[in-house]
Amino acid sequence: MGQTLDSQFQQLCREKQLAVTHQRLVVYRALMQMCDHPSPEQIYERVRGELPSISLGTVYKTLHVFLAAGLIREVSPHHGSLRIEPNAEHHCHFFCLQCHTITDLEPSEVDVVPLMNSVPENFQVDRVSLEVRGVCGHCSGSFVSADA
Amino acid sequence: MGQTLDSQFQQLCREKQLAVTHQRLVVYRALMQMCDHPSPEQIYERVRGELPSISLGTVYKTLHVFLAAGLIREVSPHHGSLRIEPNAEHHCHFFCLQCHTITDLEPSEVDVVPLMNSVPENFQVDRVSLEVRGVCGHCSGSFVSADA
DNA sequence: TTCTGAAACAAGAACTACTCTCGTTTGATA
DNA sequence: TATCAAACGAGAGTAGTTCTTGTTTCAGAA
Ligand SMILES: [Mn+2]
Ligand SMILES: [Mn+2]
Ligand SMILES: [Zn+2]
Ligand SMILES: [Zn+2]
Repeated sequence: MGQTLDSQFQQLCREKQLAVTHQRLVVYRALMQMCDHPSPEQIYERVRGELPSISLGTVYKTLHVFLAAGLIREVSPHHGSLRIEPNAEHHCHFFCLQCHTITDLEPSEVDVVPLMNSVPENFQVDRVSLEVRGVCGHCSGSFVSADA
Repeated sequence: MGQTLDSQFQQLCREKQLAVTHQRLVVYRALMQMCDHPSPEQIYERVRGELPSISLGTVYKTLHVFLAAGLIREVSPHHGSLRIEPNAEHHCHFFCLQCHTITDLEPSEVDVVPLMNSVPENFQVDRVSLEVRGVCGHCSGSFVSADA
């Protein structure tokens, strides 16, 4: 089982042109065995059990390499800082992955009842959040003319 | 204009049982004039133009007071720390506002086409993110029995 | 298999965003 | 106007993350 996971990782590294290092393999194995949504610190703690000499910096760097290669995803938009919404109107947002600006979207009619029904009954819902992530017009180098 | 904003703020403070301090008034005016989604640091910079002696700590504290009172909202969920998603399956998440755990939700059929259509044409969409925020079963003190 | 240069590594300093502590000032109530 | 709890400013402290530097390791060439 561990063998197939290891060879699967080596295959992935060949595809993505990544060097297969011992540290990356151990981090990958740990990630594939963690069933929740771990923080870098939690991954570091787990990996240290198997490889006590690994540094936290290497864990961060490895995670960024894996994210860039698409081996894993991040679940937290991770803007790094609190952002305030002074506008009380109900609206959705577009988050630019490059410049981190947040753009208001025009109101749209999305039926979120199926999503609400997927929440366990003993959970208390505060609100549903719909957002779109991508690259904004400014960062993608294209602009709409004022009358478009 | 400034007068009505000031008296509106005093009204809000009376309703929410908040002391009306000069610092809070200046922060409130700044917020209501900022049309994007400012960070605490940006708010601090702006407010310092009018009130150079204000401290960054006061800006943070004031924002938390305003958030708790519902005068403003925050637009960035989970800006605290990076969280990894090792699970490649498509699914949505529940974010607990108290313990910050992230729970996978059962797949549900939500039609996001109207939301996609609200994105300006020169923006590049990476992905749409649907999530629910609230209090998880553990934090709300209720548990479902195993056979519920 | 051995050699070699580039990439990855560990250690720890540095940095950013945020919170806490404490002595002083201020605003709401009497 | 007097009182005192609440709010403030200054700055130390903390958590999460990135950067720097010298050493080690990996992948391709010999
Ligand atoms: Mn907005
Ligand atoms: Mn998940
Ligand atoms: Zn952008
Ligand atoms: Zn919780």
